[in-house]
Amino acid sequence: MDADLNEIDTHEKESGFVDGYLLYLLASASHLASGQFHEEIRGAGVRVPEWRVLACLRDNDGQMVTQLARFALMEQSHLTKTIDQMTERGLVTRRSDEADRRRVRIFLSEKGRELAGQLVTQASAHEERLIRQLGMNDIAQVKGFLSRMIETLENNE
Amino acid sequence: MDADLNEIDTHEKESGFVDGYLLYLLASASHLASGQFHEEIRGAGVRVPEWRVLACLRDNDGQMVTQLARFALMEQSHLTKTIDQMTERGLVTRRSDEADRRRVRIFLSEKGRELAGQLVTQASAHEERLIRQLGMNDIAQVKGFLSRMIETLENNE
DNA sequence: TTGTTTTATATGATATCGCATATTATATTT
DNA sequence: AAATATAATATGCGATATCATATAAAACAA
Repeated sequence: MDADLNEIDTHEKESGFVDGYLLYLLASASHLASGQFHEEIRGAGVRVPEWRVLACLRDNDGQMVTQLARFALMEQSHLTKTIDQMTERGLVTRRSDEADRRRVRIFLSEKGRELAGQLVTQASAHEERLIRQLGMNDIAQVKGFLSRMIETLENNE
Repeated sequence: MDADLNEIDTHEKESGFVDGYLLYLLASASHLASGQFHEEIRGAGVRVPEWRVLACLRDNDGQMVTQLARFALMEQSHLTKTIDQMTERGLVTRRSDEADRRRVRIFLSEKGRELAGQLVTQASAHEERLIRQLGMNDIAQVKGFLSRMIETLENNE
């Protein structure tokens, strides 16, 4: 077991719970990998929630707030505030839905669309580097697993 | 493409960027899956960062702050404050390292260890349910991928 | 030793986040 | 139609998270 207790401290690995725990592995992998890219976008003056909003809108413009919040992995009230800031910066615009005026739909401005495009390009490049760095060839398989997982969890709750 | 424009809105899927983007898949899967369990622990009056600290200490008691922060996926200054609260609640104790008195080592109290044990039991049960719900048999493979990914990212930066 | 640099943690100020609820609009019931 | 219920977004506030830096100890250099 405890190989070498003579060296003072730290880095045991042993039979921990967390390092075999699916949710921890997911959170940890996500945290570390995203961390890399998040530094990159901070460099472009964009915060994580903003990047998520931009990416989601680029895929699907004019989403309503609640829906967009789900996709961008944040709370509705927080998205509302993020949208306020992004509106001030001229990245998005609000437009209330004609058919149901409770709904507010969010659209990319020209400026926002350009920025989103740039960031997506950077993200793609980063993803490519990352996958190469990981030296993994079963990426498609993993992505498939994650997609199915997401789909299941979205529908079952 | 746009099957049926007669139905008012939403749920397009199409050729989005994000739903094939590794970092988004990871973040999303983590968010959704962890969300389930996080509700559970909130019910036990425990917050997410606290749960992480408890689990990490249970695996490896007496870690120093900086190290623990990395494992618990949070910032050092935030961990310091979390430790303050957990100390007040009698879940952990600080003890400064004899050999190097800059270092502060965090230990579970009896109460903390019990709580950690309970939560780990709950987490295991939840994980089992989750994996069954997902109907996945290649879990081991996915865990392997994630572990390798984490290891790579931890070492390469 | 003394001065300088590096490392580990804590602190204070600020921004973000999330909960509860207010507001406004639509649906439903009577 | 009026009353009630439900839905979508916004708002206020308290908690949390983060940044920059302070404090303190150790390592290193002179």
